[in-house]
Amino acid sequence: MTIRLYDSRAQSITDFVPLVDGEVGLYVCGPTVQSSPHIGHLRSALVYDLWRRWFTYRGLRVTLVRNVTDIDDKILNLAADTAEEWWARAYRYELEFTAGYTALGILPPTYEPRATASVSEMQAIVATLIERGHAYPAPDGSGDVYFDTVSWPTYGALTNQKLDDMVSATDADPRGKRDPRDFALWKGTKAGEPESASWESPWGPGRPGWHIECSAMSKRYLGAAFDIHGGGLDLRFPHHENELAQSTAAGDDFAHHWMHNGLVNVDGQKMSKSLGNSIFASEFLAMARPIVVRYFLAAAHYRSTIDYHDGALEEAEAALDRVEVFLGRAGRRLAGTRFVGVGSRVVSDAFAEAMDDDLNVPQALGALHDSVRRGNAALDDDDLDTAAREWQHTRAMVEVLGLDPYAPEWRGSDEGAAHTALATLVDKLLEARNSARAAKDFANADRIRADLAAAGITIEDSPSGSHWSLEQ
RNA sequence: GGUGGGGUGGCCGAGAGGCGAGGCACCGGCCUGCAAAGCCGGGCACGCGGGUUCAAAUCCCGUCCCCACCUCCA
Repeated sequence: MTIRLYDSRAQSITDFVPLVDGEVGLYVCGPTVQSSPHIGHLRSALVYDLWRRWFTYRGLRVTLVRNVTDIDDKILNLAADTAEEWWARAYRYELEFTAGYTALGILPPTYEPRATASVSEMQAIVATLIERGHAYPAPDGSGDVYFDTVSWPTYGALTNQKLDDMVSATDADPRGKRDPRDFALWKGTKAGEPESASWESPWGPGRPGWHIECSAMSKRYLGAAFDIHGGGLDLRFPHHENELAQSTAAGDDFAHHWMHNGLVNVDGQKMSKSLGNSIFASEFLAMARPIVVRYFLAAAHYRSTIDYHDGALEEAEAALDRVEVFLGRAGRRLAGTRFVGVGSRVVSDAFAEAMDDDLNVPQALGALHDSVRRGNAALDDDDLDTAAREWQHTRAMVEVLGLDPYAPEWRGSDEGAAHTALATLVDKLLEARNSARAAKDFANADRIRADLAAAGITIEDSPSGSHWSLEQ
């Protein structure tokens, strides 16, 4: 088995060969914690969670590093307008991101470094770049240090752009730049900026530029050469291009593969503050059960754009329900039989093949639903041997996708005293209904079913008894 | 202007030369006292115009349209 992935620098699918046999080092650009997370942020984190889970299922030891950018112009500016300290603001939003990830069943990364904790590592890279002639302190006394793009012949390699074709930023402040395309590695502290956001450096007090942090943190935790660098498609340029330039110009191998996840649109449009169409994580998670939200965000291929529109979550809910109903049905039927030990808890071959092929989750979901259908058909035929095999496959698949409805992270209101009380009452009503049915008193039997339905409880009759479930 | 990604049945969404992935919705049938759930079957999809081929949604040429990035952004 070989896992294949689309390398966005090579612009082609390649076999993934780890630098160290049996291990994967994966660095992912996390958010700038300046405001509340939206569904795009959730999607991005989810994509790498799925990669990580699949690598792990395939026996690789994954080191996943996802940074938190907790120092940046935006954070400083936004905090300056309020009484809140910039670091308090950053941390407050960091907690919101964590809450969103947790709610979606996204596993914590191996480590989640904050930019502010690696300033000296950043300075070391800046110093190397100056030494090698690829960076220069601005001559205007600002304390800024810029990367010299013209000095680096392969600048533009990641996004396949030529320096000459680039439209130079119209709103960029040229300050002490030699060339408008040069970017800041270090920003000198300006008047009025908080002292807490200022670090001593050989070039004067200041703070890091945006791109340098990822070069420093990936090196610190994964090494000068590591397997995969991931992030949102919108980060390819300039962020990742700049990271690549500064790390390689400083003499590091840097990432061997680049991976970019697609963005999330709303009704065909990019989410943006001016349009006011952003869907925030907290709102989105309130629109459906979190596991349904996860299914929705995971169901499209990780490289394609997801377009959220009304009804999308309902569709995801229906699709996931089908899987859940099978798991419940099969579990009840197989319990206590000798078939419960039949088969092994591994994914189906079709599923594995799809996942190996650049994490083709949509196709893998096709395989999942195939197992569900075959399992249901076997249960209809009372072929418990086949049913048990498909049940095990389904459990394994749902588990790698982080969509196991019985996993602890999705457990919520269906436990506790209230649920026990409800179960007792419903069971009593079902008993009454079944005696009515036995006596062919269908009027009463149907009235009980209607009463339960009005309370949001659905009844399913089967040869082995009646099962009830709460509409979610 | 430059660099990428797209246009697939009512909807979502894979596939990338040859049996119509899968899901949702809909229609028929089986099952059921009736339902629900499930199963079986159904609608003959690939932006458009050419071409290559025994065979094209998939390859080639042309053409139209959409989106993203080049400025902070997952």
